[in-house]
Amino acid sequence: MQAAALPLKSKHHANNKADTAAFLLKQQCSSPCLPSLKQIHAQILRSNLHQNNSLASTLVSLYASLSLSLHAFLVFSSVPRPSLYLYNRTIRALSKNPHSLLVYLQMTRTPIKPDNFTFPFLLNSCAAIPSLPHGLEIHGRIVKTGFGPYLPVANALIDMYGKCGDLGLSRKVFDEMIVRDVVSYNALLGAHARGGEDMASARRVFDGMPVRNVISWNAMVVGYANCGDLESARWVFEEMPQRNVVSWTAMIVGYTRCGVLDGARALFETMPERNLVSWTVMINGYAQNGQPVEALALFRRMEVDRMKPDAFTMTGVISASAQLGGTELANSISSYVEKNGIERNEKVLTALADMHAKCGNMEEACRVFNEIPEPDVFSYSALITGLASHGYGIRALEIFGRMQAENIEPDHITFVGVLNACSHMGLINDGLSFWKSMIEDYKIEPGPDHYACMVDMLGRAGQLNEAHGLIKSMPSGPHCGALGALLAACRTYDDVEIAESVAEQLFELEPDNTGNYMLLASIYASRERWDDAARVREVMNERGINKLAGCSWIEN
DNA sequence: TTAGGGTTAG
Repeated sequence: MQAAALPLKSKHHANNKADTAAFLLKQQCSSPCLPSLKQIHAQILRSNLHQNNSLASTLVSLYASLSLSLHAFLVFSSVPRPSLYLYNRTIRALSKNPHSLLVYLQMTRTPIKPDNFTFPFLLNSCAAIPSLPHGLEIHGRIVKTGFGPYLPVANALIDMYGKCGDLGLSRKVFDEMIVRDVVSYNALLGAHARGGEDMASARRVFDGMPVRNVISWNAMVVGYANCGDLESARWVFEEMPQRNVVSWTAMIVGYTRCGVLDGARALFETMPERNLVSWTVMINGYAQNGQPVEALALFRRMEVDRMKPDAFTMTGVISASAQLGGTELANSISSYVEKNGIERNEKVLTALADMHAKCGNMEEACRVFNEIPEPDVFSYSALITGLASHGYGIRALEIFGRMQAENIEPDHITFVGVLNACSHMGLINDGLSFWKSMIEDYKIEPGPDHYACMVDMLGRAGQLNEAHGLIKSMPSGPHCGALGALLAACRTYDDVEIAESVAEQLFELEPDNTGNYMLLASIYASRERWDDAARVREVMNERGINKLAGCSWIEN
């Protein structure tokens, strides 16, 4: 921190400003810290040294190490004639996203030729997108330039093909290598294990390895966890000679994906060291499994452990807050994101829009949504479902139209919002035509939520028989949501016959839901069938359900 | 003259 405050005339007898800046930057390398880095950067700009290739290269690396790839790119852009070294550092800084390919493209328009350091990072970009065509293109350049035999280049090729889903080419590169090391084997193993579909092949690679390291074992844990075979994953985890924080975290991810939160938590509490990823997977595991209270409790505990959340962590935290609802919580999480400089990437913004929408703050939801440069199906769906469920049906359908104009394909969640909008506005014909389009144009199999929307829509319009018919046609059998909507409609339109049949099914599916009993009783009561109404209450008493228990959630 | 490649967890 002190280094940046030093004047550029430093005490180590630097003979010019460039040397001093280089010295200060080198001090930063051991533990980069943004505020002092920015100060040094500012001094470099003031001394007009920003065109210096060597200084720019170090700056690029430092910004990259703080995950600030945009800053890194801006430094690169200010150098008029970048050296090969600067190109390579910049390509590396951007290797987690597609932009490094653009930097490479720019380089090919200069006399500078790529070297063996250029390609591995470019291949990382292809893998990160992932884009097989780009990968093949880069592979072609590698062959032409003769860097194919370099171990890191070949290893990166194996990895790239694996991540782009072409196991055949991944294997081919591996087979054609004359010399292989443990990284080559791990890359091939990762290619087979990552998906988890073909653990038999992964196992063959693993068994055939001349040397294994902790990464090889971790890849097996990941593979078994990804195919839902927790037992084998745990077996490998127990068998491995050494474990690191990645091994523990991968095992936790396996448990959370299978919904075994207790197992995940037990590992989390016993692991020897925790890093940001471990905290994040545990928090997101709770959030994704509908346990928002646990997620937020853990998030608060992070602060005590002085662990700073990042964008990944916050998407889980925001989604937990969305599940809990409540404007106050939503606002406090929202300002936390702002105050702590959490990167407002697409996932964070989508989660924020969804949270505000679920809390009914549509103004804020729309404001955040407009911040998203290229909204995808998830961002659109969050906004559409939010608008629809808070009575802004017209707006919801408008946004749906915009989404279609943008050629973004709707998914099953989008249609829940669209159908819900139609249902709330009583737009039966539109609802029916969206339903048809969903099934025929988009090949989306309607799920329980879609049926519930349609039943609700038909029920509100008094088409109780059609609604009842729709429920009977559900391939997965009747569902509480749809049945509940129909029962409510029976109350409105006073249809005892359908109500009785629907209620009977509902009592079986959710025997503890007081609302259903009360609804049926009130339908009887409206017909002055007091005896039947009393009978329903008796059933409630027999089953030990009382009105208060069913209503207690209101107080929370 | 000097700097930098690849594999495992969100």
